Amino acid sequence: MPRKKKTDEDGENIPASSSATIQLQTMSKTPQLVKGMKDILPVDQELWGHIRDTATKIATQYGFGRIDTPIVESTTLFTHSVGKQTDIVEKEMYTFEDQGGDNLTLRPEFTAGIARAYIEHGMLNMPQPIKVFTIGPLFRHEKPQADRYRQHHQFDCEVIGEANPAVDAQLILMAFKLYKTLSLPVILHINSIGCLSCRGTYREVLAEYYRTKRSQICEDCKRRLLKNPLRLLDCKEEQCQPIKAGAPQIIDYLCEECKSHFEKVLEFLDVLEIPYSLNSHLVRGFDYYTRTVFEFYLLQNDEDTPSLALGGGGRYDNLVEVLGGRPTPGCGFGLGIERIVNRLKQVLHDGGEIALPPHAPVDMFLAQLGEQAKRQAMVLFEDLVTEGFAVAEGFVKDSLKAQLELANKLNVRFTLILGQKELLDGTIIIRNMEGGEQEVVDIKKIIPILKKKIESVSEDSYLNL
RNA sequence: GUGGCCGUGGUGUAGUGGUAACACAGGAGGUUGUGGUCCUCCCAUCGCGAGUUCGAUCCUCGUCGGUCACCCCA
Repeated sequence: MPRKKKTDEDGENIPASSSATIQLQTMSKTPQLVKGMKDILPVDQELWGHIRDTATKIATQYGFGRIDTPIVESTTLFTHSVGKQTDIVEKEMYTFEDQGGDNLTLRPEFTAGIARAYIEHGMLNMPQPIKVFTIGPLFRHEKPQADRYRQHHQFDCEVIGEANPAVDAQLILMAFKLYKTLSLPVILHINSIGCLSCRGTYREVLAEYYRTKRSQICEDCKRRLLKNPLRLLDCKEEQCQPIKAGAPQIIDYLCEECKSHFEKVLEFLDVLEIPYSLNSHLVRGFDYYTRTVFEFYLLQNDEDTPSLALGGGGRYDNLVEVLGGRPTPGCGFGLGIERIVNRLKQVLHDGGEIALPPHAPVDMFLAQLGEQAKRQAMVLFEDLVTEGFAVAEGFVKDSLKAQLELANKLNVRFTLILGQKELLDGTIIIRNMEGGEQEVVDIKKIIPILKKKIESVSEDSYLNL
């Protein structure tokens, strides 16, 4: 294809044409992918589809129905649920004012939108709990790097309207099962951050403890101490580690109900044989979490490089109420699909194998020669497709050579050749691509003949197994 | 948002202060009736902009992008 000549100044200096020809306005800069965004190309769709299918299957098995909420929500939905002090709301939201003056935000997470839908559609009047899942894009304006994008996708499950610890455990089981089905070894990190009252008590104790060590902690932690003491436990600074290690643990400050809830969750996990690691430093970045919080990490065989979480979630017993609904408990998780995709790609890169469902092969190629034959072939192609054959064509090519080349690349078993001569005789050629032998058959009988051929082939391969 | 490293065609790599080599992929063709081999040809002004210079893809700065670490998360 000839390269278009670039015009100066985006074509602004092109003299007005005397004819009525429309002038192309060539862009001086080729548009680029917006920072932090990623195209999901056809080559990757098989992997993506596999993950989506597996996730959907598991969700369905556990009685979850799909929900799709809009990507755009009111900004206040997130500021009130996720919390104004959180990193996400403070600096990572794609927020804008639309033409009508509404303050909107591209969803940075799923739970708030789903809780909104729960309230708005009066789902409290349906049998509780409501169990829903979704898969879709989320937006966070972070500094992009590997495994971290500004638009990423999550598989998300939520159970709203039930406080029983069995829910927490079953959600964790589902996530665990998905990773397991995809052959990704993961370790669960779990903690309980209690309810509003016991967390409040703990926060005081923790802050008190840190205040005595103030001179020894890093600058960030001094800030955290004032703004959000729980985040102190998240610090990875070297100098803070010993202080962190000696810090009071929230487990010891849980109220009776919260403690019992957490114990029951762990008992379920034991019975279900889900490997977990109690992580008293796990807090998570959303304000709405209560009681159970958890994250999944890839189980590394070498040194446990604290990689990025593959997924996470927790309980949010106050969220619905905060958003103006009746007091309603809830629990859920989100798993990053890109992170799963990247792990699986790594497995493939390292020479491993991933059991992808076999993709349907193309059975045959329909080649034509000559204008008349091409017209007839287009009709025949429709018949073949309607009959359910996986058939490819090369109507944009005129030479038989080019078409056979295509057929070869597609790895088809047969190529049907319809030329002028066959058209006149009312026949068609079936070429076996493996050996190259050809037979001329009556075009009227082509469909039953092909059916027989395809059948016998699939029987053969069945026997070979 | 802060700091380090990086930026040559679709991909993976060469290379030099005087306008770029190789492999693969892709396209066209080797006289519109036959594929997987072979042959020929085509496909990059070296991310973008500015500066230094007689002249820069190679030097400097900026910018954009990628990547890694921090932050935090999926």
